[in-house]
Amino acid sequence: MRDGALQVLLWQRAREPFRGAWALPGGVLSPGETLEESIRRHLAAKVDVREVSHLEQLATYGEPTRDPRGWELATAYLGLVQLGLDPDVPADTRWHPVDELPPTAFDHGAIVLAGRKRLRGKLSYSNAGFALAPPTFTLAELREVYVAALGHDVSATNLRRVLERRAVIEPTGERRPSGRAGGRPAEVFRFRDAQLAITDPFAALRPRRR
Amino acid sequence: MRDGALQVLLWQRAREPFRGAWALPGGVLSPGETLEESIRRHLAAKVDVREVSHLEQLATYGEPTRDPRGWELATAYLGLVQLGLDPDVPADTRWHPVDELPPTAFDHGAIVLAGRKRLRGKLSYSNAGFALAPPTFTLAELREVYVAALGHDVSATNLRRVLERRAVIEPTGERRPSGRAGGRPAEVFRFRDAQLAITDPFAALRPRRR
DNA sequence: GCTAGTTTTTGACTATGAGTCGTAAACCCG
DNA sequence: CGGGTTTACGACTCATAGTCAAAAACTAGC
Repeated sequence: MRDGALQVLLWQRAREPFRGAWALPGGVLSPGETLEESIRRHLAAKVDVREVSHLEQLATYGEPTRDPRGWELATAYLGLVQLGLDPDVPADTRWHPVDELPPTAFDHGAIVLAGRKRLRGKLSYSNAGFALAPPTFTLAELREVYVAALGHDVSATNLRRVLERRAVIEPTGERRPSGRAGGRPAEVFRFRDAQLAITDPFAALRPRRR
Repeated sequence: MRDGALQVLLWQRAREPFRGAWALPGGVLSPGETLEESIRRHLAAKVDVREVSHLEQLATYGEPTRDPRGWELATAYLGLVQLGLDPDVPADTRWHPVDELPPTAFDHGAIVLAGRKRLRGKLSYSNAGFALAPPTFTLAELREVYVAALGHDVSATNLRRVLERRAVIEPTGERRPSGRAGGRPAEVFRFRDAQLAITDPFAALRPRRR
């Protein structure tokens, strides 16, 4: 989350193929390594991995033509960084709004869109917001996160009621004066869990009484 | 769907490692092959692939210890076969209820459970039922499919209203005398789409009016 | 042909979650 | 101390889902 938009960290290729195009961080698997270990290792070269609050496997891409140099498989992961963190990144990397991607290398454009889709789904039926929002936040701030990630307007009233009813967020008891000009100070909230948890949003045909 | 239970096709290993244990159909990727092409090719050795009504990627497993012979990655797919089809299968393969798995080879037990989980989710927020139910069916039949796949009771009244409201199923106009003893003949339904479609079940914070 | 039994369909009712809107509360600033 | 601003809260409405019971439509037996 940067400048009110969902952004993705890409680095610009200096060599062919796709010289000048932007690619996702990643690299080849080392022998004996878990997929997740490998992702974290390659990510560590670009950004402080401790700042990645959530990491989950997205999909494996195996089109024989996806790399012009030859046949290569890639397993993509979705990693999330909380709003407010500003990790140091190397000179050849930049954050790009997911909705305005520059020319991308390989099939990385499609992968980014798949990540956005996954994120949008999870925001609706899980507490995935914890991985995007700062540790504590006001409802107005959380609303901005949801607006940027979901791509449509979100009512703060509704957001509060829904997330509080599902026991996803809770008030900390603190208050924080509103940012710009005056106004009633906002309540400060936090997410209850710092781990992904499905909220079982709708019972979906499950009988209510036993 | 067999005998009122969700079942999975496994074959019994004749050689070490895991001799005698049951494994998912599959095999190694051939050069130049798409992942899905490869899955279909290996599947074709066990079952008529045309009878697989839906196929989707599940996840990639890369634990270095998952195969005692050495380091090997596996990308698992979830494939569904409609109720009523009874494909010929080789002598060393058998259908097993997903809830009572025999000893499994490698991490295939975990993969099967992941597939069941994925299926249960999709049944709730998509028209995935088309891939399990026969082309036309009565509500009582569809209910049995959902009961077996979801693992809990489902009200036929509710199922009809929910799926009709979401425009997932529609009546064909036909009627079919009920199976066993008398009773009012049941209406015959079909799924509207034969392709997976998300039904966007709950608006999830999306404003209603524009 | 009538009646009892079965199965499916239908509608009324209720519960719950979600969206809208207006108003009250709590602050800043001049 | 009043105007402007932001947040919080409550009342209302709407949509979807679950429960229940009664009606409908058939078979089978007498």
